[in-house]
Formats: sequence, C-alpha cells, structure tokens
Amino acid sequence: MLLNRFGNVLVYNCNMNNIKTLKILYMGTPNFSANLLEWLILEGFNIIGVVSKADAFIGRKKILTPSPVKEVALKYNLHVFTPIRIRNDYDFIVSKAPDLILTFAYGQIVPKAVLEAPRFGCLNFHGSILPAYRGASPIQMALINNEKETGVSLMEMVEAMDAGRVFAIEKFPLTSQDNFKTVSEKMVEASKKLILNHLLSVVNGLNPGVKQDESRVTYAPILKPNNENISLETESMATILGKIRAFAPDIGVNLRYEETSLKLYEAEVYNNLMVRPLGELFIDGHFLVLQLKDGQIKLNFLQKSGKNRVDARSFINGDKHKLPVILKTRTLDE
RNA sequence: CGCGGGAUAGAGCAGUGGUAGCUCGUCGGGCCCAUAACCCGGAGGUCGUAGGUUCAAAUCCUUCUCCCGCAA
Repeated sequence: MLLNRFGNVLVYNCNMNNIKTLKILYMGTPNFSANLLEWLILEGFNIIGVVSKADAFIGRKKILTPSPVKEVALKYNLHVFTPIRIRNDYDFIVSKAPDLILTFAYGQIVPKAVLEAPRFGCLNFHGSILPAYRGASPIQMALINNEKETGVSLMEMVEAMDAGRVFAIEKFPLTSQDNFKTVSEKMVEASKKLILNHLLSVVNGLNPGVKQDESRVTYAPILKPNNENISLETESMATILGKIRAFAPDIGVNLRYEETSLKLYEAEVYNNLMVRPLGELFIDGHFLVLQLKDGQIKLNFLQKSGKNRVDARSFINGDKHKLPVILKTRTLDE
C-alpha cells in the first residue's frame, strides 16, 4: 500500500470532483483573498469554514468593519472565525476537522497545532516567486524593486514564515502599468490556475514539492506608514516610481507641499535631466513635473491633504500661481 | 467626544462686511497643413444646510449634513 507524505493512502484515480468533496477550511483577509474565496465557492469546492482577521476599527469614525474575506463568508452563510491571536485561539479550526486548509494572505503566523489539524495538510498561496520575498508585503516589494516578473507560489505551510516546500509557481510579467491593485488581481488569477492545475497532484501526493534554496531567501517586511513617505534625497527615480505603483491606486506616497502633505498616486518617467533644484514641482508644457535626484517624473494623479484626488490638469488649474514650488521629504513627526 | 483641513459655475481654486472672480472645460464663431496653439463671443453660481448679528454677510456667530488628510 502506497502512502502519501501525509500518511494517507494514495488515490491515483482521484480527480477534481473528489477534490471538491474534501472539507476545506479557508484562511484569508484582504480584498483579493476574498475574490479567491468567492471563486472557490462558486466552483463548487466544499468550504466548511473560514478564518480571517478580527474586525478592525476603520477610518476617522472608527467603524468596526469586517474583513473582505469575512464579508464573503457571511454572504454565503459560511462559518467564520476571527481570532485575535490564532497562536492561542484555534479550537474552532480543530473542531471543524478539515481535510485541507487553504491560506491566501491571512496575516498571522499559524501555530503547529493548526498545521497538523487537516489530514491533507495546509497549503498557502504566497504572492511571490519563492524563495524571494517571504513575508507580509511580497506584492509591494516586487513593485518597489521593479521586478520584471512575479507570481504565486503554491506551498506547504510550516511553522517558519513562508519557508515550506514549494509545489508549483505560477509566474506572470510585471509592466510599468501595474500597481498594487492590478498585481493583486493577477495574483488571484494565478492562484486559480494553481488550484486547477496542481491542487490534485499535491493532495494525492504525486507532487512532493521542492525545498526552498535557503541561500537565496529574501524578505518582504510588513509595511508601516513611514514606508509611504518617499525620500527625495536618497531614493532613485526607479525606486520612487516603484513605490508609487506599490501604493497605488488607493494609498499613495507622501511628500511635503508647503505646510501640508501631497500624495502621489500615479507618475511616469519624464526624462533623465537634473537641471532643476531637487524636489521642484513645475509645469512643463501641459505636464506637471517633479525633479528627482536622477531624473524628472511626470505626475498624473495627486492629492493635497484635505482635498480630493485630482488629475494633473486640475491641479495645475488651481495651483498654477504657486508653481514652481519646492517639495520636501515628509517625515513621520509632522 | 483622538488631531486637523474643507464645502463658491461641469473641474480645480481665489475672494475675512459694500454689485461674485481666476484658470480649465463647455457652447457658438474665426484662423491654420496642423495643435491639450491662438483670436472673438456666449451660457453656466439663490457661495453645502438652518438660524442669528448688521443698513448690508461667501465673509462674523451658532446648528446640522457631507467630503478629505493624519493618527490608531
């Protein structure tokens, strides 16, 4: 009798219909993870429960808001569990007795007891080409570093963060048009392909996976508000453009404009000239241009503190009398 | 009550007591090989809501609603 790596009898005639009978517990939190969950549900996978981050107080009014994944779970009347600290609080998962756990951007380290709960193990969809960018911000880091391609790694969950065996990687190219939102959506599509093409072979044990090359590991640390500030003095045009894309279209990156802050949401290379004072925002023809230390970028969408987001044309209409002006690096204590 | 900014024409803004403005867009006309170019002309606002002070309020006081930045 042949056993797979989980000690279960190998079932070579297992097919996708069998996979859909497995009791799957889904773990995830953000919007793009919710999209994958909904797809799984609509595809007919047997989702028996959902784990997500706890509701958070969002915005100025501190409205207690459920995560997008929780919202989808509730929409389909699935059982949802939102532990504050999953490290200590996981009875829900064990009691559900799942056959398989699928995780996509959950947001907490999963303890050993949970990893051992399902008989077919815990699989994670990680948004990078492992072993690159282990950690919390793989999508953003790939954009900030102007990677030519990224992807989703279907991997085994282990106690160490993102360190398990990799079963398959679905890659896709990154273009200068990509931002966090577009890449997130591509991550979802890549994950769907991994499920359709590789989940079967992973579950039935035919795909043993490969260990990650520890010598090539890089990390994508959790992002903090200070990461949304860009440094005119130290960061190159490529890095700044990458950062803008990593935080677009919803968050933006910050500079200081007079006594307030200015967010940049979309920009592109203008030229490689260094003929203006560093940080000068000026009008060239019909374009709004910012001088960086190694070139100039054309700003397309931006927002002053307290104001709505506007395109460059509207910004010029209102503020042309103030231009040119020197923008400064914004620091946290402001 | 976490801190702060804001609401004026379709858009972005100026205007702190005395007839409502600028840039852009839009509409009509002109010009040109051509233009997010230029010229001429027009339309479009009861200045977020409700009340108060005043001879007079976009402007000063108060109420409410909505929007946004920061911090969590």
